[in-house]
Amino acid sequence: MNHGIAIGKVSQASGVKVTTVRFYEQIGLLAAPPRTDGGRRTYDLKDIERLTFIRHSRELGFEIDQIRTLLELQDRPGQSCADADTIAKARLVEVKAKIASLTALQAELERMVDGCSHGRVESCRVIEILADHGKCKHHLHDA
Amino acid sequence: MNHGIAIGKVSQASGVKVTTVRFYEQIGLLAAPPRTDGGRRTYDLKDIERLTFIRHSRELGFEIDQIRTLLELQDRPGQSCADADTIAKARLVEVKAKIASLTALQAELERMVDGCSHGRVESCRVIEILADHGKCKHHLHDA
DNA sequence: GCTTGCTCCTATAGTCGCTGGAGGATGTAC
DNA sequence: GTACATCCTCCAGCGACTATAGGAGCAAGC
Repeated sequence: MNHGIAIGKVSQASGVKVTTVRFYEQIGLLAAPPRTDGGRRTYDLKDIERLTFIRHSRELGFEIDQIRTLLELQDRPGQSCADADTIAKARLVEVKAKIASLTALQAELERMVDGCSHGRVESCRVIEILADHGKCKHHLHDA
Repeated sequence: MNHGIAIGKVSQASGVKVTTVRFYEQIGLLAAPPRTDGGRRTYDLKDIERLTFIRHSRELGFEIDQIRTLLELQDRPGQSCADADTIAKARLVEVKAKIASLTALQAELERMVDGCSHGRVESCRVIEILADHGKCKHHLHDA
């Protein structure tokens, strides 16, 4: 019996799926852990922390490469946190833009749905708006 | 000289990239057009309309399969538009949920960025919040 | 007619961040 | 000892494109 946390426990504790933990190891986001005699991965508490960090970052919409940078920063606490700040700020700008875009989108979808008189397709506002971009007031970016 | 619109022109007119037009043909979203003697695709105005419809639908965040349904509906104008209405309503629900999620995200990112004193990583609010989910007030879903 | 240079063709592989399945080995509880 | 959960590797697939290689077509200028 080896003393180390099995991948399933780590998965449960961190909220990252087992397959995803292995995937993170594969892409070098998480160091390859030691193995049992039988070849099973054994983790420790640090790994759970790291995976929690990754999961939370992913939930905040950071890309893997950005998380890589953030993790490197975390490993070197004496360094300036300017990079972390820059990454977070850039993400904030993205999020604001996306909210604006989705709000415009919401308005257009509401217009479509409200205008639909539940009749035939030939007079359907939904189809009509999709077909004719001229009827669209808002300029939408990637939604 | 054949009379038909070249893929480049269709792309320009519809706002769909040339490679994407070919991709749509490949997945059966757009019918394969006739060709010139030299083997080049020749389109007509209907195709531009269809591609514009597709592009606009994609901008509104509809999935390819949903667009397939919407296009089929458009082709049979006598039919009830209930399906189109259902698809649009479902998308509206998704968009509203996403806006809510992103707004929570925005708040958390602002908290991170505002709290960062631009010092060392060891006292960086950004890193700290990412590391410790307990400091996160909001429960975030997919952002 | 010939060359320049743009547009177009096919086919295939890559992007991102996972997710799922096959087929088998290991560990544990009774 | 045996049933069962968990783990292993490898590889394929998702959605919606995007990019690259290596050509062929075609219009305009000289």
